[in-house]
Amino acid sequence: MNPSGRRRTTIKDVAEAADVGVATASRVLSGNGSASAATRERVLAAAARLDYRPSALGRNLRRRHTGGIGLLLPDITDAFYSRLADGVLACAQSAGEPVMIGTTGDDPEREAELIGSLLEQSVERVVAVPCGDGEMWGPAFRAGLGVVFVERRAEGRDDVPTVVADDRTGVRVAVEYLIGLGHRRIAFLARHGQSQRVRAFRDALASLGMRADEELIARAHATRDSAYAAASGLFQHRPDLTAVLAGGNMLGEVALLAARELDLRVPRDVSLIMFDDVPWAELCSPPLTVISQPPQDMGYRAAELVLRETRRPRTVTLPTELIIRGSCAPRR
Amino acid sequence: MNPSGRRRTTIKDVAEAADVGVATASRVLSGNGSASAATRERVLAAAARLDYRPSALGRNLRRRHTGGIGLLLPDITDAFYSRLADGVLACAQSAGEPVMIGTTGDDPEREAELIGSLLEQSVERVVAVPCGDGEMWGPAFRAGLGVVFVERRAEGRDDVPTVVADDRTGVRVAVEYLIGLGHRRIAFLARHGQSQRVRAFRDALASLGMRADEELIARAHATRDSAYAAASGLFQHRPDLTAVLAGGNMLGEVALLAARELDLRVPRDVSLIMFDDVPWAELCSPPLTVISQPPQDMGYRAAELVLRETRRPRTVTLPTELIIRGSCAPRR
DNA sequence: CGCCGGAATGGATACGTTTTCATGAATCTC
DNA sequence: GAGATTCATGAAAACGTATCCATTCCGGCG
Repeated sequence: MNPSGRRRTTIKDVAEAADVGVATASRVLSGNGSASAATRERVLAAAARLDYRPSALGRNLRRRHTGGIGLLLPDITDAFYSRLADGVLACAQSAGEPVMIGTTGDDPEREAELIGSLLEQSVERVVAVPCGDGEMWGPAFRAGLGVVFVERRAEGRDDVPTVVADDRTGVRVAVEYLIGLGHRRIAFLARHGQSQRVRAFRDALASLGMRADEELIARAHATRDSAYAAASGLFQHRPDLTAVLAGGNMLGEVALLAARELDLRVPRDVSLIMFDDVPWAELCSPPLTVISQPPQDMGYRAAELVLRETRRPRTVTLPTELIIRGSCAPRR
Repeated sequence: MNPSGRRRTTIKDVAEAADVGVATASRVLSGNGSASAATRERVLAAAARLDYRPSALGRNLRRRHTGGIGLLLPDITDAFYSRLADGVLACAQSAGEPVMIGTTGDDPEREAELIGSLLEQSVERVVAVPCGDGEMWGPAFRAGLGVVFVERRAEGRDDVPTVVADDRTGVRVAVEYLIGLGHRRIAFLARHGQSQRVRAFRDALASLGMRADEELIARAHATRDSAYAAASGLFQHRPDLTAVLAGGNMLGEVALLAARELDLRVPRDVSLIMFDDVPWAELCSPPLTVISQPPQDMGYRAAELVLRETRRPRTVTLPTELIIRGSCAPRR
């Protein structure tokens, strides 16, 4: 009667009501093992009648692991990651699996804590955007955790299934586009953890016979403030730059903001390309030219991978696309 | 040796290593009960030496509920909800509590499923943006679940602690502002579940001696497509409207998009105010006048409330603010 | 007819923890 | 100094499930 005092109906109650042993009840309810049609009927009827819901607690303890999947992201506030999360959730929910989420803020320490928490919960499957060096993941692998990385790979963990966008090509196409417009001093505004993109940036320039100016490569932490400072510093220290490639939507946002603050006009004074096609990209002034990645697909595929437990496909690479709008102009 | 084959160290191992009973080990490790300084020392040393991590599985089963908190949102992709989630995560993580997340898409059926899933997991605390009528939550309350609603309340569940923004005042201030600019035919673009705001809209008009034109109130589902259709339909059916109040950032986005598509200029042809101060609001053209709500605070407070388990403060109302930028102009 | 194999079934156990309870020792009170 | 109270301690039970194993039953085959 007491709202919280009523014991929940257990499989034992069902077994009694159906006049069978708990073992039999368990077998028919969990679908394993054999049972005669008649008893199956009785058990199911009893379960329905008593409104029985199996307790994940007992099952988890027995199986010695929690179902569901863990999800580790740098920042749920970032449009890219929130859409990534949406993809993971779509897959997980259609499989009936719960999702435990945590945000690392790109801080290896927080990441380690969250991994510890997942281990404590005996979660057995994780999709994560890794931020630490591969070391943090040692305990996870030793514990037999199934993990899939997404968006980037952890240093020194090449054997882990990973879903990434082909940002290498994305960067190259963008750089070629800017070069084609006559730009020579192109800056790259990166977040920590985007070393892959920075490398691609250098390589793209190199393959066109140019050398990257290291001073034009700015790195920011995961926070908006840090990103703004990096963007603003870039514009102030190097007023000679004519184009900026922003490694993510938040970086593009602050670059636009900083440019405006310094009375630099886009694209007249400086051209801008940013990663991620966000809905507001075509609403802002000017409409932004972007390198689009498919975040929801990435999340969905990663979740699929981790649920299938198939170790086969080591790395899935999804295409990027340069969407040309109005934020780039020929160098004047 | 086998990576996944090593049994994890249990409290029993610790007890043996420290030469005490498991009960004593449990007491010192969980901090309950008393133990002599000497044994406490021994147990802690043994635990550290064996790298012992208590299994949440055993504890959960014993306690008959899972720790952590459940989080139910309509759409993690929406900037407002993702920031809300961020607030919840901030609070939960600082309390060391895991978070299980699910998205309802504002579909009562999905909501019911997710509630069921949470019950199956024996989660005991959930913060949710309710979308169904209060009925869906019956099983949850009967099971003794601690729930806090956020952003809106469920019909017929006034006794549930709730964290909301003072959108009533927000709407009133916005309407007064528009009226002050000379606008008379003001449309409201709402999502399902925003009946509170629609009501506030009617009331605000009424208190100024005007009657709301029901045809100017458009309702959309949670998807972007539905929202776009609603916005576009509004503009096409009622070309006489001169101002639009959008009930959320996604609605504002599609309103801007639809207006542009129909060659309506903002704010020359139509003024626009939208709920939620998103970072791109000042980047777009024109910079958007918005009613800002504090999503992260809302999430944080809700998480706090559900963790404290204090039933006292029934409803927390956080302030809204009208931030005037450039998307409203006097009626011509 | 007797034996064997497979299917159906239920008892018992284990998963890892917390908590209750009983026990014995030590300290306190008058 | 005797009784009462506190304290530290460990054995055992419980949480709800899945599975191992032994038992029973039945039909088929030699």
